[in-house]
Amino acid sequence: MDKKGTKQRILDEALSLFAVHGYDGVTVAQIADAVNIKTPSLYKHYGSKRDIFDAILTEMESRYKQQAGSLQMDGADPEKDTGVLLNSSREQLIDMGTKLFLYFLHDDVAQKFRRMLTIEQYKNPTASELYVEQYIDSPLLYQSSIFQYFMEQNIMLNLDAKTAAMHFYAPMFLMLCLCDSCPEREAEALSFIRLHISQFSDIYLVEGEGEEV
Amino acid sequence: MDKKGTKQRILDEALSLFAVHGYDGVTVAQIADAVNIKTPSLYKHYGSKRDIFDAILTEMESRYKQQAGSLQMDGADPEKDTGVLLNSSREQLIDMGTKLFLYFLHDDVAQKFRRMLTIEQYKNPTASELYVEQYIDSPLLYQSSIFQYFMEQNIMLNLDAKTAAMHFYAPMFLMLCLCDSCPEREAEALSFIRLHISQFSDIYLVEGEGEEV
DNA sequence: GTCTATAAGAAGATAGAC
DNA sequence: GTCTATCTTCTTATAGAC
Repeated sequence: MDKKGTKQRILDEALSLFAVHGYDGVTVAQIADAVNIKTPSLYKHYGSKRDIFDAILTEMESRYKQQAGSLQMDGADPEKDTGVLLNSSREQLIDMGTKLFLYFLHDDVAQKFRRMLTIEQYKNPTASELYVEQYIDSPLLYQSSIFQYFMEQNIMLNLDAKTAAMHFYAPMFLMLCLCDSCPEREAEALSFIRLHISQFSDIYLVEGEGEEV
Repeated sequence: MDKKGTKQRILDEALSLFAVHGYDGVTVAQIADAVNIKTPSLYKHYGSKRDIFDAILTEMESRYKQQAGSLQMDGADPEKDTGVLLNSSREQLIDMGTKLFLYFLHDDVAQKFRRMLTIEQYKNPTASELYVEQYIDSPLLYQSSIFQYFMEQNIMLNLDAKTAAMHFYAPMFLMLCLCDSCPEREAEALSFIRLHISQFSDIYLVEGEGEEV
């Protein structure tokens, strides 16, 4: 049951606490409590409270880079990702967007980390960098590459791809902020997301697009 | 120079500090320092640290409700506001959006308050309510009403108004989050906003719209 | 209303036994 | 690696002089 190792459990529980109360709002004793050890024991695993925070940043950053290539955006190889969508239509765009949104929303660790970065960004330059990269720049770059490709393939109207990416992603970001603040409004947010992607498709997709290529 | 009154200056300086470090990251002594008084003097004006925080919430909430009717969205009387835009065209939509964005971004107190709410929202129900209302629900409702009206007047394509509102507002919100985290990227954000509104107009505005009504 | 002095408790961190 | 005990400093808040 506790086979995860105390050192990792400290990071997990600390993240859970930081994600709500922020770094300054959490005491070392609270973290230790959550792990079911006493405060001094915790110092056998990490040299200081700040070390725990830094370890979370480091762990989450490498986790992000790992998964960037899979489900997620990294702006590295958009054409590979678009391949999956090549024989796609409006329905699949809706599916892609919804899945992206739900991943962002429901991955427990990802959500906690996003909340923590949200809280810490203004006082911590590293948190700010990670926040902007992971939740703004990368998604826009990724979507932009996909849409650029769609436009070249005449699947989408030939407009500015980065702006289209913003039109596609920004509403998801907004609804994500809503859900992070009001989890009870998730159903409502999801329904807006579906409406959004549907209307986005109506607007941006070339009529009669099909299975070309 | 200090004719603002110590009581108000305490609120101002406290907000400046809370907006970066959060409630738990600021000490009463830091607030007192910023006001150039000693800690015990501060307690002659407010009974506790929490009282200062609550006073900020109360003050900003009433300030918000005041100005809601003027430049800003409140969802109360959209038709009155749209009146200003009635003889408007694409250029004026760009102007309206840019001004809205710049107001949000450059009002010093508004920005600090937004940052503070961003930090405090996950642990403080009141902060969460204010955050969601002021930066998500109200803007969407307001824009939605305007666009509903535009659609009825055949100025805009007859699509879902609330989704259109999301397409219009969400990119502003996203760029606002970017600027709050990275103020040095403001010029970039503003240029995206202009591109966004321009492309939004291309998409949503009925061609040859004019001065009807 | 502002100050000096100080109380009372919390918080980060260490010592050393087991 | 975990514990009890403890140290030191920080933090909120109060007492009381001016």
